[in-house]
Amino acid sequence: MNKQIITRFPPSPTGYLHVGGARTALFNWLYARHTQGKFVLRIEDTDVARSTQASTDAILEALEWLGIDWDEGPYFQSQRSDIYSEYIEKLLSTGLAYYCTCSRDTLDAMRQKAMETGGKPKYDGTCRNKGLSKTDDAVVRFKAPLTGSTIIKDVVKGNIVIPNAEMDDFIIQRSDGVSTYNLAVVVDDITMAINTVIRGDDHVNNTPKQILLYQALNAPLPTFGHVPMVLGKDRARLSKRHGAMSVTAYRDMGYLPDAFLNYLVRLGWSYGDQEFFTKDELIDKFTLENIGRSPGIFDTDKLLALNAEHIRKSPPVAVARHLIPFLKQRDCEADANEFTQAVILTLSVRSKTLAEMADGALFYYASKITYDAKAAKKFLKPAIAEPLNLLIKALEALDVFDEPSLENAFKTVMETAGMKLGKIAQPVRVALTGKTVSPGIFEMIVVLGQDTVIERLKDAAKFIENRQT
RNA sequence: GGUCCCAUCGUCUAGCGGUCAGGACAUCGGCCUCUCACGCCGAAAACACGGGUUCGAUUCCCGUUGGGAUCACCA
Repeated sequence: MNKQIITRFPPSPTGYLHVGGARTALFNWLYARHTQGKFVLRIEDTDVARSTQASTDAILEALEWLGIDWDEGPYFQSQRSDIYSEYIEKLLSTGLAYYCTCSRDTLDAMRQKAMETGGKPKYDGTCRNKGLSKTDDAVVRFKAPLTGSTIIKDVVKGNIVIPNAEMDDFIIQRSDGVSTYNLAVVVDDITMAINTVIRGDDHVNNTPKQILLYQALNAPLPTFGHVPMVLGKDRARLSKRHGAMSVTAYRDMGYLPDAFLNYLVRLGWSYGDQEFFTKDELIDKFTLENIGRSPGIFDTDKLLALNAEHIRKSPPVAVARHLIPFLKQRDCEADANEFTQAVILTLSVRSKTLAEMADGALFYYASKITYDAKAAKKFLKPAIAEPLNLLIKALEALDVFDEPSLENAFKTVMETAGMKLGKIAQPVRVALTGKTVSPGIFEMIVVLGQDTVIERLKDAAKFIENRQT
């Protein structure tokens, strides 16, 4: 009988949720959902000095936007110190850990010297066998094996062998009594029954330390999977100078969460040739076996293209929900009603972001159209006045206001005026939207409705008249 | 510097000994067309290098080179 998969995402609240973190969160979440397991959220705030509530809030907000939900937590490491102490005590009593009273200065000097002589900057084990007892400024160190090697059975990278000589007696409890990262993580993962640990490549080097801790604590090892880093355009680790790092920045730029997720997962994971995935498809198809081993470069062009595709393929209701804030931001009060959905339908094929879509949607909601100066000059000319009046009459006469009847009306006007559609469409477009670029003329007219269209056409006619005199 | 990881078009990737090395984004042509898009058709574009193993290597092994990560009382 198979055990239920339990994964986790343990951000440290020292900043917003960034792209790389979002990806490991996503991998863990997808794997848990795919296997109908559990996904645990844990806030690693043992670094009291750098952890903030604001960061925690920002991270939760970002996860919520992405639609990554958790089954347990959030747990806070800062509230679990008793548990850590208990385990440290256990290690101390079995002789697998010891107190160390070496000062920071002597440690620094030691490292300095080691670097200069080309040696490894490791702790030299001064206090290892002194049998010291607790003092005010003592730290607790783990007694690591001096020889042999530790093997990480990594599901994405295969077996990784690290010589134990590479590791020193690392600190598991600071002099202020707070336990360090490696200890806290292991104790948490043991006590939370985490059996699958998927995390960034940058953790490979302390995984053997954690394995040693698991062994010392007599606990079963979880499955490890280290996913490669996300790099910037210059192949350096993604950082602020590569542009936006924060997940919510992408929300604010008008990306759909599902598009962002889709992009993120494809950066380091593949399913044959498939590029486009809905969230449900991802849950259905995500497995650890298909995670790639090489680091990937974050490519905003591809993200943008994928966003456009998601906008195109998502049902208008879903898009509406995310679009509304962008309209509000532009002083346009709109609801996710049928009208807005119809608006979205005309815009989705030509919008790469929600911001772009909002810009393009404003004319639908405007009470009065202001013409782009160049557009008006070029298209709202006296020569078009007559055809425009003919069109107004034709549209007023319509009982049914749908695309076929509109096309008929236009056709009649075109024949009477002896003009091609191209000649009349642009002036009408400017009259209705104020711009030269917009959705298709007929679909747009239908959405706008008979009254509004006629009103705007009459306004345009007036505009032309005034211009003549 | 030590240790560890990685290496297919510019980018994300498929490939799991025999393929005209496939797809997507971006780029460049063309078609469609009421603008802009979408869509469609086409072009250009890659196995880092050197040794092995093998009848045969993009694929397996070793080395070189290049890139990345990490070496804290940070996580």
